Amino acid sequence: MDTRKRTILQAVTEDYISSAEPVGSRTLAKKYHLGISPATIRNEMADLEDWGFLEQPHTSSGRIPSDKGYRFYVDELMAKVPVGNQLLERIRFTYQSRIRELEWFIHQTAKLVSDITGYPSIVLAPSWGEGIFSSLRFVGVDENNALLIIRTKDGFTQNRTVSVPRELNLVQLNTLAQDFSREFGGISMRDLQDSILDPWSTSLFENVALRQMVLGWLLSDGPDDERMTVAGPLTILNYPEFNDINKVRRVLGFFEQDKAVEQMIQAHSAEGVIALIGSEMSVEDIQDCSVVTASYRVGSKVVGRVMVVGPRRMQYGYVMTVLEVVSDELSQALKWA
Amino acid sequence: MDTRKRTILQAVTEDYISSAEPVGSRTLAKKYHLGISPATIRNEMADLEDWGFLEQPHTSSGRIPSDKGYRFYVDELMAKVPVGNQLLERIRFTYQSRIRELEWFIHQTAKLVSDITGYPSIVLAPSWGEGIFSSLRFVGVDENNALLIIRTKDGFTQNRTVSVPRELNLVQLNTLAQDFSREFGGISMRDLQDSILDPWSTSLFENVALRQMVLGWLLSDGPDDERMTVAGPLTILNYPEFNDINKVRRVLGFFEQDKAVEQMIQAHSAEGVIALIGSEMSVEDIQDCSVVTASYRVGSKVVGRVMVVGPRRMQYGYVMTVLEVVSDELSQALKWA
DNA sequence: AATTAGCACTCTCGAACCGCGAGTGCTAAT
DNA sequence: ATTAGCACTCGCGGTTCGAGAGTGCTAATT
Repeated sequence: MDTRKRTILQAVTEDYISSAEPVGSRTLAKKYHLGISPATIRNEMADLEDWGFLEQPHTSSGRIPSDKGYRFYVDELMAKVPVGNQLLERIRFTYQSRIRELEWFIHQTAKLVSDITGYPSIVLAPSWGEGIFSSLRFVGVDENNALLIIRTKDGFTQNRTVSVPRELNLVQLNTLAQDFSREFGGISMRDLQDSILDPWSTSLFENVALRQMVLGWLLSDGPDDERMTVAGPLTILNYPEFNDINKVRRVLGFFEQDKAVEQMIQAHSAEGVIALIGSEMSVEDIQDCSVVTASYRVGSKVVGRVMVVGPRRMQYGYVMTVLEVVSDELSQALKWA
Repeated sequence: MDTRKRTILQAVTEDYISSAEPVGSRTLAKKYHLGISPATIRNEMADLEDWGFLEQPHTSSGRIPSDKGYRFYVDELMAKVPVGNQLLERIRFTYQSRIRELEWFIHQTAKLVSDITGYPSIVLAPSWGEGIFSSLRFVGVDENNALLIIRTKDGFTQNRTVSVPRELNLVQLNTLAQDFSREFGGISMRDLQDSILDPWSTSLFENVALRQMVLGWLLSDGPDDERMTVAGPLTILNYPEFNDINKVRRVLGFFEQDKAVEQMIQAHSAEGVIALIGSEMSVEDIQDCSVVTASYRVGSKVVGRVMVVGPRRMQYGYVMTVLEVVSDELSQALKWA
């Protein structure tokens, strides 16, 4: 692929990204003063189409990039747009908060990203199930209820209000909790259920009813509920390719299916910022979309991802640098854990 | 309005509700064997139109009910559909949970209602700001963070993780919390800020920095955040009147604007189950919709509402009885508070 | 040999047109 | 008071048509 073809492919891609209209040879020659005539451009474009980088929506319309074209653009042609100072300020400011709750960070990040990119954004929180159980603790709230505080090795906590039978007093409960923490500390939350149920594992629960109760408390609500936040889903409606009600249904439906999102993201879990273009994704509901995702860390461990979903003609350069910065800042902010 | 007109209005309304197509005189005579000819029906319908109960989308199409027509239908004609035993079982079962968290109930209720009605549903939780402050308490989590437990008179709690400067130890903090609870107990959460800031109110906070910090903890996150849950927003796409992308945008946009929803609901806050039809609502974004809402209680006090949003041709009878049952059961389940 | 001008051709899109069918309102008969 | 009959209206789907944008090919030009 020679320089001229690269230039043309780049021009077509960028023009289509900003206009959403198929690009013709004349427009290209005029707008991007390439120093060659429309006829030459036509020939080059015909080649690019033969090679699979461009497509024609129908005979004798302009060209648009194929998925392969976008891929080449992202990998080789695209100029990364640096994040401006003002924006950088804003991002940093967002994380200057007194609140130290994971959920808060997740929500804020999703909102922030959707807001500054103009696309829907999803943030995946660390999987609770993969966390390593560390300790357990009860705090009395009133005669019937107690607050159960579960803690993982990473320093994350979950609080749950549970109703406690009157015949159990708090001191007993917390003694139990200490034994429990000693016994099961180091096991992942996901495996906790099996360990508790295994009759050989421990004599802690001679009282079967009690075992049931604790198990109920620990697993209630499903461990991976609330793992995901979507912000700005409706921004997708601003893009003309989603004027079709059925496409809208598919994409917005995807946002509601936590499992689908998780599955999609697990299939592409490389560290850092990556772009996924249309058919490169396995999930059918979003084949009209592209996705840019970035991993973030707690300590040195990758625990979650920030992602942006947009039309295939996404502003890749801008979105990718934004996500790079945001995921870095988020990782910084989560160092406390 | 004589019996025959009532019968006709009812038939038109019910036919339109189930078919979404304007109803003509011939169809009406055939389907509902009223014992009168299409011509007579036409005359009656012309009257009903003159009086404002029916409308014609365009000259010489069938009739559809106007807002006034729906109103009359709901108030006078509609047969309330009793909730079947199976459904009742399901509703009751939903609330048989060990989990005692308000938020959980709110979410479950929204999901449940949307699921059994097939329309989007919104649940408004009790306003935190209107709750009466009762007590405050700190529980240490690690060296840098503490869990702040705020409690209202109604028995609701909010937990927040806050970062505590190392120089404050927990014992000090909890002494402070006790003084604080004694001093400000009985004041609504909304007024708490002013009371703390009023320099005459108390000598508790001679340390200005500390006052700032506590204030920040108490008010962080905005007290009325997370007050609202939407379930099944996309079910609205199943109704043909929302084939238009702009209508979809307006309605789904409404769901995202917590303030708009709250404002709308505060304008119609009567106790019990009520229906609001199209133009009866002040909010412009949902004038293509109808809303059925029901209040629920904690103790004897109305604290929140369950609502269903659908097309104007909603299944009023069914939805209203469902909401009646659900809001009752929810109130029952919240008796613990 | 590469580039370009010229030209015939293709295809979409919007506007105009048309006939069908569903439904009405009015009049006259029952 | 009701109904049969009939002329009339209007939306909808299909067709036609011309304009416009863009192409591919060929022949001329550099």
